[in-house]
Amino acid sequence: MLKNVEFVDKLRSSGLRPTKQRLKICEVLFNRDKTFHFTINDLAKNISEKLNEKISLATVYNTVHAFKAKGYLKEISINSDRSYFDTNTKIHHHFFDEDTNELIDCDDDDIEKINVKKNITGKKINSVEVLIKVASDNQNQK
Amino acid sequence: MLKNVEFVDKLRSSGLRPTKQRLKICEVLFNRDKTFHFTINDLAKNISEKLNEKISLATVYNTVHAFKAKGYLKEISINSDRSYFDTNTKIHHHFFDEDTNELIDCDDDDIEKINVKKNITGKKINSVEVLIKVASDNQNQK
DNA sequence: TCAACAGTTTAGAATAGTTATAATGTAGTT
DNA sequence: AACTACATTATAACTATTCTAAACTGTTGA
Ligand SMILES: [Mn+2]
Ligand SMILES: [Mn+2]
Ligand SMILES: [Zn+2]
Ligand SMILES: [Zn+2]
Repeated sequence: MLKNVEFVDKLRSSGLRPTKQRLKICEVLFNRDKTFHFTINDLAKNISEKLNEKISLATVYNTVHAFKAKGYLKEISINSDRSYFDTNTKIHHHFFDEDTNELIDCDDDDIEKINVKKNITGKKINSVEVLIKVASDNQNQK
Repeated sequence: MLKNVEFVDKLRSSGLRPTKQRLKICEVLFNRDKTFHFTINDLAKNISEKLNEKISLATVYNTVHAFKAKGYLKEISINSDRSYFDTNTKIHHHFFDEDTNELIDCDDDDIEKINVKKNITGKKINSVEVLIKVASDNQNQK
């Protein structure tokens, strides 16, 4: 739950000018209790419909990429036809609901620490993340 | 290492007509010792360059999707801008080399069995897969 | 054997998410 | 206020993928 002034600082301290558009996007993304997942389309719709603001789609893309580059967002690929972004930038696991296409964060203590026994020579491990695909329990699971 | 006749049977038994194009694609994909990962583009290039055959790109897409629907291929999303396919259709884990964009299968016994303690009500778990991102060990890791 | 039909291939058009362009606008600095 | 670098914008371009509809082919059964 940050205030506008804090976003201004945050942006400036990472070398990004605190423009109206970026501050508005900060509000939408970071002025919340919980982290969440979104697509660029979700975000653009959210801004134009609910907030009645006009931010160019190009700016939404630019901003999301800038925030990702600064480590304020993380990109997640579950489905090749659209990119998901995550305001939770830590390494963490997900449930993916195949019925609704919804991503759900998995608490660290919901999965025991993963022990990777193999390693690739000359390479270091940057992340180990689990994806758990779930779907409706009843008969008609596609 | 299947022979042509076996592919004919395999296709027919899954309700797919054994056409020249499908048989050629079967050869490329399944006539090997090891499973592997590819993109549609890789596959199309492979066919046109190395095998000097002319299969329409639309047919390559159609066939890969048909094979996926029949369970002969699995789609993997690591990167939102292109889809990877896997001739290993079992549930399994991957290393992803961020330097080369290469996917590497992880043997089952390289990772201890994953214990998921949480579950989503009304949903059943279809798969639990781990993605391990690796990159060059030295100074310049982007 | 062969006509008929459903399934398949194909080139090319269409689509959709994303990125590039280049003109206009704005924040920060002097 | 003037300058400059950075940012926004509309729109064009790009690219992976899907769609279309016409031509072709495998299969069936008379
Ligand atoms: Mn794309
Ligand atoms: Mn696309
Ligand atoms: Zn998440
Ligand atoms: Zn694999």
